[in-house]
Amino acid sequence: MTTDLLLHNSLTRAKDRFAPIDPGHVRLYVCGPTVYDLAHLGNARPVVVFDLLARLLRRLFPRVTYVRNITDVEDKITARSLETGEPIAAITARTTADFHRDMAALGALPPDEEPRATDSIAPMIQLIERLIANGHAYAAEGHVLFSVPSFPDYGQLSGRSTEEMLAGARIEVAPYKRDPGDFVLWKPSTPEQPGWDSPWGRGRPGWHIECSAMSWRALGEVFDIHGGGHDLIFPHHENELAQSRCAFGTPRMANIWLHNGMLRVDGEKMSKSLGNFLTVRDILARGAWAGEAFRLLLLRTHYRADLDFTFAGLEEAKAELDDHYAMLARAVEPADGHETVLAEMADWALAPLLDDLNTPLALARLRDLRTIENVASVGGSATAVLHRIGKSWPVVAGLAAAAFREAAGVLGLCRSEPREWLRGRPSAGSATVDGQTLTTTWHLDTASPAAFASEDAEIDRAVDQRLAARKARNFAEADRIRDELKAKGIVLEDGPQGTSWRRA
RNA sequence: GGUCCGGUGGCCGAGUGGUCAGGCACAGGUCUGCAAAACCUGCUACGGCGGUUCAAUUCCGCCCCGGACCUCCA
Repeated sequence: MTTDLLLHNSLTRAKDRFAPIDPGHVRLYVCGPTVYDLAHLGNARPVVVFDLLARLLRRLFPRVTYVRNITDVEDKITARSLETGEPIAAITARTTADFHRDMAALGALPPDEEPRATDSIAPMIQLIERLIANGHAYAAEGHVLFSVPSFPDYGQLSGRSTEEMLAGARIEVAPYKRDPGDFVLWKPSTPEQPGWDSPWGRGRPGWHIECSAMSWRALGEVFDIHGGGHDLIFPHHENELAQSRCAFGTPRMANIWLHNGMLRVDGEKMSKSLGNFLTVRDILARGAWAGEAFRLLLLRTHYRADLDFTFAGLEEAKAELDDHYAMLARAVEPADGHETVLAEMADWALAPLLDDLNTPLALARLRDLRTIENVASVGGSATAVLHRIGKSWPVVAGLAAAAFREAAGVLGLCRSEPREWLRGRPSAGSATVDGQTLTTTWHLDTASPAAFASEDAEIDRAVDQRLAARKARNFAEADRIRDELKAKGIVLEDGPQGTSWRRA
């Protein structure tokens, strides 16, 4: 597969060819969550999008380091603690664990490193000291501020001039700021607020400095890709970039800046006041299938476009997965001798990802592979699809399915055992990354395996009885059994190899 | 108000200066004891008005509509 990857760079506002600084080692940083509450749907989008990017990069390059931070010091966390009485450390530990569970349920592999802000105070202080020494920051009344006028490129990423920003600013300018645009690197803490000793007294970091410090420690002064939600471009990423470049005197902080689009719910921005605020848990509660279905739903829209979440869309994604898994459940291992065309098929399906992660087109190609496999294993004609896509691939049982499996793996989809999925039990998936096997689980709660086993046995018995009735041409009885199962949500499919069943 | 991004068939959603996206839904058909599944066929869209061009959904301008950001926000 070619490594010619194009990515839309927010910095240049164009699709740039991705050229790693070190072709042997790609370095990626993504802004992670502030851990004070359960992850909402919007939090999940960058996690899934950049999980896909990391998987793709791992396919293209020998080594990838993917860093995603945990913000565990922030005034929202403090406020929550004061409100509920739960200690800050307990809130952040619990919320971090919840976040990990939820993201695993979406099939997102853990990042290679997950630094925490509270473990990175020392490098933050180092950075701030460098900025002061460089003349890019100054201390005032217990605060340390970044001097925006000291950095001529300020505003480059978000595409706005300092005057524009101030014209629209809705906030009062603090008296200790030399310039209204200056932002806080360090601020003093009251006794009830979390704080650390520093050259400027007991205090805590500003919002942006943590990412400059953590990306520096994990990836170096300049790295390849920096990602996050579109809403982070200003001020967060603009300020991060300013801090890092001024601290190190580099022309770039990251070469490529990627930003995912926002998520709406039923056409409106998610907000607690509108009552349309949905957590990932709310989605996962719909069923064992919901985690993977939500992942697919996210990938069905290009990452840079805004996405309007609906439960109807989630159901549609579930139906698509059912069809994929049904195909995989039928598939046999392909005969030897088709390795070249198998690789060609998988690369063809994945090729759209190289064009700025065009997941909708890649998913359409996956469906075409599915059609080819269905023709090979069930019957019908693949002439139309092969003609449309301009290929003359052999229609051999198991071949397109194997290519599908490989390509879907890069998208992080269809990792469950197909028969288990169809019977309502998505199984744990695993992936090998840098020689390490990482496990992802699609579902939050595992129903008792024993209960499933006994119910399955009961269904199998009913299916056998119906088969016997059919053999005796007692179709009334056969149909009665089928209807009875259907009422329980069990769908039967008669095939040449016998009857299979699935949970609808 | 400033900056930016979008408006594609009933719905979702890619893409392109000139024969095709794709999916869902819907309607026919093949297969099947009947179903289901699978496959085939149909459904021929690009917000409005101008402009450039032999040719525009695709490029340019204006307008309308929606959304994001403007120091809490993925």
